[in-house]
Amino acid sequence: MPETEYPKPSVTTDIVIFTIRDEQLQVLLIERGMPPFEGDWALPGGFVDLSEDLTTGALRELEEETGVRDVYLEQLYTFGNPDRDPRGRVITVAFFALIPSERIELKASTDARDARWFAIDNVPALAFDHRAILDKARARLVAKLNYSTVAFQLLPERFTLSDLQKIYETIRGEPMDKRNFRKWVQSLNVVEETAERRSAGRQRPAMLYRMKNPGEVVIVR
Amino acid sequence: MPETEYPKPSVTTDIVIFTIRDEQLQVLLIERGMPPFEGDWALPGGFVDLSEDLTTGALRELEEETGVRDVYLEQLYTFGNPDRDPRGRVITVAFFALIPSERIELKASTDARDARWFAIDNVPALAFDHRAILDKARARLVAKLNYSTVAFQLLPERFTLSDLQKIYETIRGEPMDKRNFRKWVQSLNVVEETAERRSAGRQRPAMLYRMKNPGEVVIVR
DNA sequence: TCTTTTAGTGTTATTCATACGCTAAATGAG
DNA sequence: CTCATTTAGCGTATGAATAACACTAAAAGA
Repeated sequence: MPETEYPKPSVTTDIVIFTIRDEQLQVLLIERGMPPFEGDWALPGGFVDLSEDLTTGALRELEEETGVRDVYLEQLYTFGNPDRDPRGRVITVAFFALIPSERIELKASTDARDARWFAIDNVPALAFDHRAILDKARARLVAKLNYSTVAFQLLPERFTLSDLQKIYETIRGEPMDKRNFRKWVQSLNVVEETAERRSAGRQRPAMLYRMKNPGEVVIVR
Repeated sequence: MPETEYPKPSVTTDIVIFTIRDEQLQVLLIERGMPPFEGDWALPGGFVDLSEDLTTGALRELEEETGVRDVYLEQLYTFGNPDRDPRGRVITVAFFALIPSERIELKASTDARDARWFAIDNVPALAFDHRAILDKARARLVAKLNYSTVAFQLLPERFTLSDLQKIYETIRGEPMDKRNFRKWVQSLNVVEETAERRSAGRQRPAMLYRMKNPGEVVIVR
């Protein structure tokens, strides 16, 4: 049976792009400029190019929307409910991405549509099943905090240990013990001191660190 | 932009079906009856029906191949390398399933093609990128042993704690301490004693247990 | 110089994971 | 019938990882 015997679904990729802004976990949404769900907010995404790997396509979308390259991107889940899209059968391969706060100024530069960051707890109603996708991405992120260094991908190149702790507290929504956190980070052996310190206002300046292997995410425990 | 502007890939589901037979972790493979890769072994799977959810489709495939229903099924990963299929662009949503050893007699009853169980360490060369899919499924299974009760899905309805331990040892490929294992299982609070014991040969009979909630997989630790 | 603010550091208690050896109950052999 | 063999079933002690907890240091601004 040749493949052409089978009707084909459309296939898209959608990306949940997280960052930390204003001490909040935020997500990038696009205002839809056409039906269905015209005027609603949605996750950035698009149809897969037939010559392109899924991950490559997602990276391309990501760069189109945010202007950034070389960010953390992970396949999340594939959503294929037959009536998730009123236009017909559309299967979407969802990804999630983490962008360091420093690199988000370039957002939506190449695209005419309205794109905005929303605090995760203040997201409007979303098109399609994008709320379910977002929820799943958030759950995955929270779960991974416990056993990997993914969250380090939200850091700028130079950072203090307090910066890093604040990221964890922001995503978890609860404070952590400073001494235990610092001991844990040091034990991972993935960051190193730089020669610099950061003076931010009228307080003791903090040591700046950098990652030993910036793109690397390690599984721990 | 209507969806019809975009060329569509074909979409399939493939399933890595695991069981324990002869104290080995085994996987069900199908001999391909047509090109490409005619005569090679491959994972069971098929094109997605446009009216069917991905998981539902995978369950249908699973029942067609093995005759079993109500088994553990989990979406694994979506493979979309543009040249993974010589016929053109075919994206596959891969699943993995766990079937209790007792229920596998019915295998391949409804399908004319040759279907066989292979020990995981004795799998022949596979069609397409199915070797990569299989490897990923196995890695996922091994990882989940540590923090969930998935492996309990390989048990018959009544089982001894030694049966369960043997499953863990078979998948991990290394022995475990009997007392610690039993303490761990008891602490999970997901199994209960039955009134029966099993006498198997010339040794002390073992207490038979059952799961409190047979289909349930809990995340632990 | 004094107040405010964040940075930075060790020790103890608790919890969890690991290591380890003997008795019990059945069967089959002699 | 008793003895040997085989698997079932159980508790404690040690080490490792995690969690709780409070003060001093350095800078800036008043």
